[in-house]
Amino acid sequence: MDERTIRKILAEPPLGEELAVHGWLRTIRHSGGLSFLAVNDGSSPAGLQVVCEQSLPGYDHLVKQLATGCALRCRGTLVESPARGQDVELRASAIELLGGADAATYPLQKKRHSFEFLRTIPHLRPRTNALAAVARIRSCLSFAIHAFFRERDFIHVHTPLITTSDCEGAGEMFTVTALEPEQLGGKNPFAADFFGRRAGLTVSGQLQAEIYALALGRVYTFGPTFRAENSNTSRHLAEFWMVEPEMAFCDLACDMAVAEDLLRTLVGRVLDECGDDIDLFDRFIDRGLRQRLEAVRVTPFARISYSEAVQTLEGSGRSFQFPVSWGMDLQAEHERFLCEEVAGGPLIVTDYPRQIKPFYMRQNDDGRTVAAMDILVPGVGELVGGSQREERYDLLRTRMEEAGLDLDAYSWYLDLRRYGSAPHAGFGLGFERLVQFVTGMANIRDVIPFPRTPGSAPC
RNA sequence: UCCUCGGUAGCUCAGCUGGUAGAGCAGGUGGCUGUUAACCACCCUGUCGGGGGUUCGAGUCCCUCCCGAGGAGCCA
Repeated sequence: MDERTIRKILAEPPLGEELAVHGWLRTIRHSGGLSFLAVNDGSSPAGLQVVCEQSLPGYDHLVKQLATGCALRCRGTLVESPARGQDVELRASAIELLGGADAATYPLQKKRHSFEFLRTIPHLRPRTNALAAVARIRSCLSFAIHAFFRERDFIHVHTPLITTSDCEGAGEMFTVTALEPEQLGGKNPFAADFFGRRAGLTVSGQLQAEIYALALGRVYTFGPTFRAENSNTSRHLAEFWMVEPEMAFCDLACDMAVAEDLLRTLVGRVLDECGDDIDLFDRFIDRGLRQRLEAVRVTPFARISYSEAVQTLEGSGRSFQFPVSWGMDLQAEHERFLCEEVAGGPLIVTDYPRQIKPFYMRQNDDGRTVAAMDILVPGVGELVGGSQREERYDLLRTRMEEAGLDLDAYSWYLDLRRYGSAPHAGFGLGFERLVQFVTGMANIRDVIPFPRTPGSAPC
């Protein structure tokens, strides 16, 4: 692994040097006795042009075998390119075919494919420009998230994937069981199960993150979450990744400030580190993407309370499919109008009616709203949902009773308010929605390597 | 889960009021000493999603099932 990646070679071209490059052939063009290979090794959207002359050892035999998709080792000298289209190219002295790809059956072609088709070949689609760029941006964002929190003294906590406590209002859980299907009948089959009670895959790490926030101050968790909801949209997955900071001694204003800082920092990081990939999305997927991201980087987010939002919608003169009134949840059309037409960019909506929000959100002094906030972004909708948590024992207990929760099962959660309770707040950021926002990709199934949706988990 | 629109060649699609399927790209063969979605010539490609029905005759009309997409709900 001592060879330089193509990304490194293109960034600082070692002109005149002998190089060895590994990669996959994207296209091959013959012109008389010359062959031009576009070789890509995954390190950058740009590939390296490798030029083969007829004098190359084994040229006639070799060129017949080379086709889109084959794996190659190319040796040669890096030279300035005499033709337009690239600055440098590799003048080949030896080409070694490591793994062939039969052109007649290989599903990927030089031309563009629909994302819908690519979803049918999840084992091959990362070899396309767009899916490879998504993978690089995911990786960049993932590292940037850890860097952001680390720089601010947050502790990364690994919350459990298997859990026995549901986070109320967060959708349906996948059951985790060691029982055989035929053992699942009867009144309480899980008493004989691995954990002695019903367990499931986590729908959120929030409640466990709160435990650690009330011990370590600032924590975050970043991992997969699972929802067994039968939702079939371009913004939902059954398995998705979520970033969930939880901060003690932090109120709603602090919560919003951290979330906004995080988003704008991440966008800046991607612009700095994945500029070539962003250009690819800007050109082929979402025109104007780069400009929008540059604006997000430097412009503070607009803010509006739920009550102001309802007034704005009522006074807009628009006719909505769902009429607006105080107390109802904002519909997708309302969020889109507020975010895309009123704010023209990311928008934070705060202080929702308490009856439409979960039990753990902190009640405001007006008695009818809670200290909640959602961040809406154009094209994606809700990217972040967060709140200040109810730290007052009596108020929390009352709300849990109202919600019909089993207080025994959540006694540990109440204990956090009985011993050393402190104001605290947190939020959840949908990682795939962030990748959608940053890449302009229309469908969430194309911003995660292996999308899990109702009826679909192919490999 | 509901609503809407789709499923025709390897891919992207066309196919009219029913008459027996065709373009581009990909692939193959040949040509071209600087190509860039290369180009030029020729050639090949089909259980029209599955099943049932109407009809002399169905890609086209009807029923049904499966799959996909968009939107809604729910949410991140």
